[in-house]
Amino acid sequence: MGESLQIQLKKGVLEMCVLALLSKGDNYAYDIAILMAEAVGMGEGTIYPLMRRMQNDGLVTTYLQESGSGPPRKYYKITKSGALALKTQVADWLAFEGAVRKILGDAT
Amino acid sequence: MGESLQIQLKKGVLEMCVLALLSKGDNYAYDIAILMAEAVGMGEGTIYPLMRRMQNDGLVTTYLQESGSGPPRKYYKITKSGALALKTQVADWLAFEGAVRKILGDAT
DNA sequence: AAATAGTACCTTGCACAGCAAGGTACCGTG
DNA sequence: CACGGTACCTTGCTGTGCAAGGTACTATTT
Repeated sequence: MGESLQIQLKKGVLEMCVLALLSKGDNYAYDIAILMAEAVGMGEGTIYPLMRRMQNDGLVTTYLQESGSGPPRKYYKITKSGALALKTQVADWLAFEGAVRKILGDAT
Repeated sequence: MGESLQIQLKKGVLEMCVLALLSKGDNYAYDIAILMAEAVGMGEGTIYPLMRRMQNDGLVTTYLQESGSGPPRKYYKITKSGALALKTQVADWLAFEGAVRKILGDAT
């Protein structure tokens, strides 16, 4: 993937992606980070501040669970407020994506 | 449009959009700002630093032209390097968009 | 002629989020 | 018992969009 574009363009979409992942089932930060790294090149250092922010905003709750292979995992569970936020964000994303496509036009 | 999402998610895509606009014809910052404000909600304060950056990076060149209705306009013209950058950025954008869509899945 | 509104340029200070790099600690395997 | 993998986390940096403000030219209104 590209560099300067990707670095910037990812910003802000990550929360939506994490919410989408969590809407399919609880998960812990380290695993989310791996999934997101594959998909959109997110760095691990990004996930922990993001998850805390989301928790502070009431979008997710957490619970600990033993893993048997390393330290206990802190699982994140999406809240109703989080699910609602996801809905809004997806709508916004689609609108934005559409606007960009319109601008790009035949450059696509 | 949404708030916290939009604010962040715009980042980095603006350059690509401006390049795409310029690839259809020279234009000046104020008009670009208006177009981009309509399309993706970009503020005017964003365009001038962006255009300077792009000029410094050799993506665009400028020339002045009288307008008859206000101060002279500084037109921006996309360079070959700019056109190339646009191509790369569009490819990156499409890849990113696809990755996001995959993550969103049925949430769409 | 003076005030207003629109065009068009630009700058400054701020806030925020991703990143790289580093650090801690637990576990199983060699 | 050292090593590599898992899993947590923090710190400092950088870049970029934004809001707010500022300048100056032109045309319109009063």
